Amino acid sequence: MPDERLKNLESKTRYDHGEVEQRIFDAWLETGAFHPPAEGTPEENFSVAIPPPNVTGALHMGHALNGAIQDVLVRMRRMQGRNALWILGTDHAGIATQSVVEKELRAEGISRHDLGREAFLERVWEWKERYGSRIVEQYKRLGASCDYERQRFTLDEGYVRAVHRVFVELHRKGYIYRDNYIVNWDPGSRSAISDLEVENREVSDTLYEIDYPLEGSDRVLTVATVRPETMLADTAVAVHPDDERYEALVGSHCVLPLVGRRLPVIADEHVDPEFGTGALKITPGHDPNDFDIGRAHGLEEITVIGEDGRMTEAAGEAFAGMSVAEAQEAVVAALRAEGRLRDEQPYAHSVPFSHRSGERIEPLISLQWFCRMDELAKPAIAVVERDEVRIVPDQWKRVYLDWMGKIRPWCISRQLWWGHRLPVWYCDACEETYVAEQRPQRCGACDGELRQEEDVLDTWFSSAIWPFATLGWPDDTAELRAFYPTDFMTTAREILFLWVARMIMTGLEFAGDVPFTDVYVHSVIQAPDGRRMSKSLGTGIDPIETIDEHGADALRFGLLAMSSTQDVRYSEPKVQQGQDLANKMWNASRLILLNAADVSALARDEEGRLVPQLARAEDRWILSRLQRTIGSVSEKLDAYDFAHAALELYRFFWSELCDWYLEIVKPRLYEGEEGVSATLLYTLREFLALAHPLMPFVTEEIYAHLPGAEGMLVSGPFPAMHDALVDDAAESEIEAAIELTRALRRWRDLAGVPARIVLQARLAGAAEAHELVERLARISLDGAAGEAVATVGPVEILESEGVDPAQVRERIDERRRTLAAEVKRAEGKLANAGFVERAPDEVVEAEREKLELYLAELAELGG
RNA sequence: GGGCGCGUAGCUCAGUGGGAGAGCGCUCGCUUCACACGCGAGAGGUCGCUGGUUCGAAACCAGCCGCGCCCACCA
Repeated sequence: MPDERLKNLESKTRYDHGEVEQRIFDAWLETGAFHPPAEGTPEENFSVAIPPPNVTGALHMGHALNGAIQDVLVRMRRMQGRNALWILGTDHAGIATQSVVEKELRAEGISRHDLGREAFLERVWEWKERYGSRIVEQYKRLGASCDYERQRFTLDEGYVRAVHRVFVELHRKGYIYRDNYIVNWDPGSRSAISDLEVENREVSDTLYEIDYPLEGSDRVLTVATVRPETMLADTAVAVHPDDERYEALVGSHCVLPLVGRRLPVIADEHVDPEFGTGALKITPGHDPNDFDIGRAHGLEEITVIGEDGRMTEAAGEAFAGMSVAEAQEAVVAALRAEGRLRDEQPYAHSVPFSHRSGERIEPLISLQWFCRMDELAKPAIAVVERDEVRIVPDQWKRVYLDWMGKIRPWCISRQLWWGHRLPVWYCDACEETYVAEQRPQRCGACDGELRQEEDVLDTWFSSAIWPFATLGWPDDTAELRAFYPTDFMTTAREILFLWVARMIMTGLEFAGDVPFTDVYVHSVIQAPDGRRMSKSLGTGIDPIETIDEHGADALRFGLLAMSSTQDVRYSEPKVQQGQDLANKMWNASRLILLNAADVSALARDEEGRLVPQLARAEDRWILSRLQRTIGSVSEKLDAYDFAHAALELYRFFWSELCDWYLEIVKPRLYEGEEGVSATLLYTLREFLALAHPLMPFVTEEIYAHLPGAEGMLVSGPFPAMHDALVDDAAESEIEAAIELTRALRRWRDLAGVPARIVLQARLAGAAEAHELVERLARISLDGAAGEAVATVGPVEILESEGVDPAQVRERIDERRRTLAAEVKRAEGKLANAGFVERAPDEVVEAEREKLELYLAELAELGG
């Protein structure tokens, strides 16, 4: 008899995710399961640090997949009894956040400079307090089992201390230094950016050839350039040392048109004699390549383009104040007027753009802070080589190692206001520089006033210490002792260098161990048409809308099922498949729960689970299939193969449990048989627990309706495979019955037998579990005498109502043709001496058996 | 320029040496007392092309064609 708790199941034929999810999530929070105590050792515990989303951000499909993957693992380990911590927090995201607030200001008609630094930062903090938690709320919608009570922010008080400690230590060790160096200048954000924030795009430019007259001669040296405006800052012309055409000219000078400066002709290996004229104009102030050549040859560094992207005074009266584009036009016109322009032709090449602002990078020499990476990289290379940090799939291991092997200094200063201001102070009186965790009172040398560095750190500098800074480093905290190193990190490949590599370096340097032991590189979810999913392209799909429509479980299932290590196109049908599965689980559970007999008197194991009953072959079969599913899903999750784990759960539940087992046992269930009730409830409970990490809401909701259910699924236990329940004999028996049922159904359908008709037939040979075949194929095996019109396996079908002899003949002929083809194929194979001699015995034997079966069936059909 | 990856059913993708698979879509039949977000049955593929290795190749090797991504200082 259904008790009160089950009443509401009777009429609800749809699983209503909207009604369930918020309620279940609140119940989880209340259990405290997401907030583990800082006890035990990192080996016993399981911890994951979330890739901290930007405070400006809203959840996108990348977050949703990334979050679903982490949540699956964290939930599974938690259910397996590990003390599991999923560290949550947000990133201050320097440029992104500053831009949002500046945009707000612009709408009010003011700039950040009108406000001043202090007032502006107050505005940003206000903004952060108001909107910064939006993405965290969205992670809750996804069902993410993060520790919401231990949230960190990369600019919170303790985190700032950690950043300062790291900066000061790296400086003390000589890795951090200040230098005038060519940087990627982003005129959009008016800041330097790192190499990794630059993206190259293919651009159509014009390649100009310009004649530089040689001093004391009427000959010219022709150089090729796509940026004629930078010639104003040329300080040399270079040729290849082995280039015979120019051998004699090395050491002489030419005269820079428009400017008149004497330029030495130098020899350098970087010049490609094949390109253009083989002579390269050298502009150390505005080209990274030329900068290196310039430093190698001790050339003068002239700057003609300012940080605002306009020509400076040094460009000369004629050009000062122009934009770069205007200057290019003007320079070309002037050269043409002087007859120095030899040639111009269209030229396609790749050009750096700012990943932040989208503007074309202007290489400039600028006084910036850098961090030398080569020493830090060494141990970070070693731990990956030794698989102390495993990168999955392992093709990324090589990509990582290649990049780390040629790592270059990192420009860490940014000309922004929002971020970690460098812990550096200057004394203007005596030019002393102080690098310290705390602001020194006064200059130690001259007692002068100190002025703090204006620049802030690259956002990734603070992200780089995320796994240990979030646990309270540099203090020796209980969290750090219990949860560091973490176990798992997952990202799309785009931040492998930007973030993952840097965490490994700082983890080893400061926390004394790797930050995590496994890195899993997951899919990039593309738009359905294969383009990038992005708001600006209009190709974005909002996960929150998808959750509203299909449910969080459906989205999680869909993303996990479509994901792999390749890029994949977003496929809404996969999400629908997840929703369908949730609904199927709901309805199958209704069937079971509303019809199960009272099992309160039956035996339970020490964890409160019903002991399954092995009464019949089908019971042993489903329990055996369940064990194999538990084994295979666990194995796949352990190997981060989420797509196959999801599809395996789907297949077991839908095909084996619903399509076959439930249909087979319905009569026993309706009769109120205790044994089958116990087996069903056991199987359902185990399945719900197995599926819970992937589809937490629907499984938890159903679990609450299970008779005798205690606690919540979220707290486990996670099913383990019981070898004792694996039963090969039961599996082959039921599978044979299933195959026979399907063959009979196929025959019926093709022979045009209406669904209503119960076919009369008799058993000619042995058939396992033939009662279930009778019912599921709508056939009666009681028929005694009479002419058989057809044979399907061991079943002889008799003439009965609805059997159309013509269609039957057609069906038999078709089957005969299929069999004949198979016989021919098998005989051909077995006639091949090479096959029989060289193929493994079991393969040959299997082929022989198949041939015998075909021949036997063919004989039954009358040749 | 270097590297990585992809090309399998109409669509999105599994399958990595022994008879081509899933979901969706399509066709036919079912108002079967859990579910029409359902049930049963079916159609549909020279596995990009060419050669090679092998008794046997969608899978392994080579070349070619097409597509994508990452890295890179040839102006």
